[in-house]
Amino acid sequence: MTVRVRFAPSPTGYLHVGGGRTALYNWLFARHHGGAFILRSDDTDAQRSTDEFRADILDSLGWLGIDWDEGIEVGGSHGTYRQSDRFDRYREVAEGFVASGAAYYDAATSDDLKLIRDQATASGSSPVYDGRHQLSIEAAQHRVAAGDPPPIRFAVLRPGETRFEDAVRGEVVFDHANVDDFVILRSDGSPTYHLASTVDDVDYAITHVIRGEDILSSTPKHILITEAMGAERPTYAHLSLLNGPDGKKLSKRHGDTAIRAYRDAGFLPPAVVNFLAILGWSPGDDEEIVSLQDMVERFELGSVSKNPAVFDTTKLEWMNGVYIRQMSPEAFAIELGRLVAGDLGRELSEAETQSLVDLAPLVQERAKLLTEVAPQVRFLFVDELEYDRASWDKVMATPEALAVVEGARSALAGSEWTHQGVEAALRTMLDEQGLSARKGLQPLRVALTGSSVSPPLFESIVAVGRDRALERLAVAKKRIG
RNA sequence: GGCCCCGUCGUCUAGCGGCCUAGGACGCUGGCCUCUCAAGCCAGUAACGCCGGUUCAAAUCCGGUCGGGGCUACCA
Repeated sequence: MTVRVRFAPSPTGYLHVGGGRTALYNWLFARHHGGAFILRSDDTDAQRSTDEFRADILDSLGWLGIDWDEGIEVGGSHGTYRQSDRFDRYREVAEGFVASGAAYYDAATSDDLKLIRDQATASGSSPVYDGRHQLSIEAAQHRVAAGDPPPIRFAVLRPGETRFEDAVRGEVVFDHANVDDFVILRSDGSPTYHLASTVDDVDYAITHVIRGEDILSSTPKHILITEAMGAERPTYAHLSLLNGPDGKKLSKRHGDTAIRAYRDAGFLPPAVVNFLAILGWSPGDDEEIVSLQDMVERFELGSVSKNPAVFDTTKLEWMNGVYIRQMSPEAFAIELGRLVAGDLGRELSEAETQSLVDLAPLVQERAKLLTEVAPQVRFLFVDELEYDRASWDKVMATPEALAVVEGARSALAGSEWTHQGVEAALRTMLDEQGLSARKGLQPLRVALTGSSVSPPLFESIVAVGRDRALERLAVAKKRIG
């Protein structure tokens, strides 16, 4: 039997990191087994589903590099893969259940339900609706004719129990005394999640349902529906949820949870993928930087951890730096050029591009985020330098600042304009003044780049060019004096 | 309240009864390198929630307890 898994987000929000991880694990599982990964849109909630979210989910998956073999956009042999297009099918199944006695039309009002809940709470038992207000077919037809159609509920057999072997959690048992007769078709004729999702899993021949732990308690309902359809149940695997640093369920409160926020913040897709993969799954050895190919080879549901993970981006930032350093110098230079152009709001000239390419490797080995990189080389492309206030105050107030800036002007005026030439000229000047490089170079760094933190100085000076370098030293001297 | 899941360093995890004086990674601290910041290298810091039981032996098995999370909708 070939493996078929699906990721079935509902477009009621941006694709968040938890959803991204679920998608990734499904994808990894499918690729590992040479099976099919299917992308479905669980959009039965017409009120909250939007096109913006539909687009974001597609964009974010694409950005992560997760592709799918069947599903929305790419098609396949199961229709549109959008639940909103399959309401007739769900109704057909629900009505079939009524005919076979597996489900019934129900007349319970919200007051009836509330009473049952209150009584259950008071007596310390489970708040379970048991079908005491179910309608006969005739009575239901009357209500339909009267324009007040009743919902259809699934009749859970009690006493009874549903047990299954969860691929990550092991055996899980639910006593039917705690599973109530749930609505499968709403009074407006639309299916609930339980029905639509399960019917799709059966119709699309899904073999493994890998999803968040938040649906673990709904699983008996899904198994019951599956069996009522006369189908074989899939293997279920419930992934633990992601928590915020305070241990509570991850939410907006904890900062960015949308995948797109990480793209915007300057993270690389492979870094995010690697981080998400490691968050709750262990590749088996002590190495945490894992290539996609290795992930596919080693991924198993058995090595997915059961306990919830805190989504802490500290390690992600480190990992992103690793991936940035892993880029080829050429690829990084191109990316840097793009970022700088965006930062400046204009295209770069050929000469500018060349100086950027020269400096790019030095920026690359320092970067953690793509977004921090353009500001670091901005000094190369502006006519007038903006000085970082704290840097200036700290460095230019020192006694050696003025002397060094002046000394550098004459030293650089006659030096050979290469890294070695500039370095030799400045070191000689420093020697003459009896200053260490450590102290003597900082004023020059601020004078030439505007900040006490910059790419290595000699290379930066060369990239700035002699005329501008001398001009900046003159400006700095004036400012000091 | 009821049901279900989970509980190893601050964080992510390895560990499947003896190899555990509990390993790795990130972070943090210190050092080396050094023109700043990074990177790199080296060292250090720090955990089996608690109580019982089983066993010659328990982080590993069992029970309880405490703690956290999820579900408890005609949301998904």
